[in-house]
Formats: sequence, C-alpha cells, structure tokens
Amino acid sequence: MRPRNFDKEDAIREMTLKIIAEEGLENLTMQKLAKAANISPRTIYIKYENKEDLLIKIFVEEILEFYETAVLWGFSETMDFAGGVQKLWQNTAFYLMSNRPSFVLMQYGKSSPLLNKVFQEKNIQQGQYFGPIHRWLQRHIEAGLIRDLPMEVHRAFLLSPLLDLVNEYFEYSDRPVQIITPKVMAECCEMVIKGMLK
Amino acid sequence: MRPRNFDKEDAIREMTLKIIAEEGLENLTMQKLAKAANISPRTIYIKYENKEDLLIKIFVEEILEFYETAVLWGFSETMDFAGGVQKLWQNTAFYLMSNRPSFVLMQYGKSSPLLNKVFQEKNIQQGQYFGPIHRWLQRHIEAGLIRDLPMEVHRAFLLSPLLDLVNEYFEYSDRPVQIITPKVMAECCEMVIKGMLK
DNA sequence: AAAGTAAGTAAATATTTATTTACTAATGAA
DNA sequence: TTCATTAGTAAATAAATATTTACTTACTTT
Repeated sequence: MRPRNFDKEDAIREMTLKIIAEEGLENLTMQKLAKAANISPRTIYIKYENKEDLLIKIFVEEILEFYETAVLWGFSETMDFAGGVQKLWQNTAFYLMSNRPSFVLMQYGKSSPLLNKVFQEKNIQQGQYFGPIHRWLQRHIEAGLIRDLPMEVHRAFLLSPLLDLVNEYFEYSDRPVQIITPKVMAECCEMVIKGMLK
Repeated sequence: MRPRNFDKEDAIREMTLKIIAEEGLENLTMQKLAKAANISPRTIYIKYENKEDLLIKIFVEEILEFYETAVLWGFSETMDFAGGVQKLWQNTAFYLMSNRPSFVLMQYGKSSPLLNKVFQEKNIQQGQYFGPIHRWLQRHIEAGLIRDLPMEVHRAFLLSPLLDLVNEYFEYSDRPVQIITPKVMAECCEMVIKGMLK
C-alpha cells in the first residue's frame, strides 16, 4: 500500500490558514487551496470529507487546541490574581501577535455560524476549554477577592480588551508607533486587575 | 418616468440584514435575497452596482451610522467619567441586544476583509466616527483622571467586554438565566470605571 | 519480483452564483 | 392622450465552485 505523504497534509493545513489569514474565509476555495498546496483537489477529499469538515477540523485541531495550550503556558490555577492576569496577557498577546491565522480564525469564530457552532459545541465558553482559568477565577471569587458574578462576565473583562488591541496591531501594522508596547501591556494589566479586584 | 418603489428598497435592506443575522454573511446570495424580498434579482442591480456595493452601502448606512447614533444617544462629551461610562454601556447594550443584525454585522466587520476595510476607511477607529467619545476621553486624560495611553487602549477597555457579553446573550439565548441583568450591568460599569480611573 | 492496495492526479461534472439580456409596466411631461 | 423614460420582471448566461470519475503511481506484503 502506498503510504500517506504527511508533507501533503501539512501543506493543506498550512495553505488553508495562509489563505484565510490573507484573503479571508470567504475567499478560500478548494481549487485555490489545491493549487497553493501544489496538489490535486481530489487529495483534499482523501484527508477530509468535504469543505466543512476541513474547516472544522482545522479550526479545532490547529486553532482552538494550540490557542489553549499557548494561553495556559506556564499558568497555574494556584497563581495569585495579579500574577495570573499578567501571565495570561503575556501569553495571549505573544501567541496571537505571532499567529495571524489564529487570530483571524478566532474572530471568524465570533461571526461565522459554522465556526460559532463549533465554539459552542466544544464548550470553549463553559470550561471544557480553559478549565484552569475558570478554577483560578472561582478560587478568587470564593476568597472574596473578586466580585461574585457569572464566569462569562469575568472572562469578558479578563481578555477581550486585549483581543481588540491585537486587532489594532494587525489592521494598522503600517502605524508609525506600535500599539502593544511593554509599557502599554503593563498598564493594561494594572487596569484589568484594578477593575476586577473588589 | 416610472417612479421608484421605496417599499422594494426597504425590502432589500430588511431581508439582507435578516439573512445575514440568521444564516451568516457567507450564506447571503443574490437569488436568495431576491426571493426573500419578493422581487427579481435584476431589481437589486437597479439599486446597487453589485453585491459588494450592496454590502458596503448597507454596512455603512444601516449599521455604522445607526450604531453611532444609538451609542451616542443622550451622551455628551462634557459628562463626568462615571456618568459617561454608564450612559455608553446602557445605550450600547440596549441597541445591540435589540438589533441582532447590527451586532452580527459589527462582528463581521472584525473578520471579513471587505467590511474591515470599510471600517478602516470610515475611520471608525480614529475619530471620524465616535468623535464625542474621543474628545470626552481626551478631556479626562488631560484632567489627569485617567491614564495617558493611546486612544485605542481606552476604547478597548471601554466597550469590548460588553460586546463579549452581548455575544453570550445571543449565542446562549436558551440559557436559563439571562446574562445581562441590571445588576450585572451596574457592576460591570463599576469595574470599567475603577479600572480606567487613575 | 509480482500483486494488491491505498495515495495521488488530471480532467470532468453538476450545481450554484453573480450578473445580463430582452422584454413589459407604469408614470409624468408634452 | 401619447410619448419618453425609468422601474421592474422572467429567464438566460457565463463563470466559479465543490465534488467525482477514471485513471496512474508507489510502496508493502507475500
């Protein structure tokens, strides 16, 4: 039996992300992808059932899972509140700024119904993903350090301003002065911490 | 000369928003839109140059402009900081929660290259839109009340957690307990204010 | 080394899609 | 009223697109 050529699978994944990052999800076509990956369209269908399957698998396996790993790198649910916030901001900022496809696909996850559904099913919001962050927040709620509000509220305050800033970083990469400097990062962390602490 | 039938133009706009809200931007087709609006596909091309023109005009005229008006309703750049935050949160939450198409299209504005470009060109980020908010922030920076950081940073902290919560509101509308309650709103405003004030 | 088998290809297909063509309808100006 | 003109329609078209068909290739097993 002829063995799988893993290089081709890598090429499919890599070019899928590249096209989405550069031209958007709506401009990804199977023929364009095949040409970019230097393979026949048929080959994509050997590895994936159809286009939807391709998108979902890549979203889950190449984006969500790597994203979680990167965000939680060196983070522990036993960290104190300020230290945790700083760690999460550093990790997230570094990962997203150096992985445009990840950022773009995470944004599509908030608009495209297909990817949004995957988000929900994978329960990224509820704790299947990012469990350590939830337990860390829960611990500080119980200790009376931060307010007793739904998890979603804490999550919203914790990282969504950063996503907005990363968007600025990419959209205005021709800006004379970069937006996310170490000084800005430090001040942002202070603002998050101050806002969330009781 | 036969006069324009404004009802048909209204129908096009209304059904465009409806389809995007319910099925997503990627599932809006000209024939589907024509059928939903009960007109011939050709009629769309009498009002709009092509699909891109339709999307951009609707995004700018039906979404961005209404959004700005709604967010700034009763807001004045002379307001004190806490009062301004509360006003902006109330306005934005109320408008987006009762206008799903608006929210969905604003989200697409962050992922779709086409709409993102419009965002940039219209300078929603830089002050052509939301000028009063910028001047209000600027005034409080100069008064030494909030930090001296780039406008983008303040804007990110001001409203992006709310957009996250509105997303929760729509995605989990089958949730037993609604997420955005008056109590949550009040506490969120307190968190934003506390975080941003020096 | 020959057979068997899945991997892979080039080209075709059937469908969908944006846009146009060729026509009809309705109204204000003359 | 009749003409000129734009609004509007139904059906066609041409291009694009996801997916398949029919075939070839290359490797493992025997």
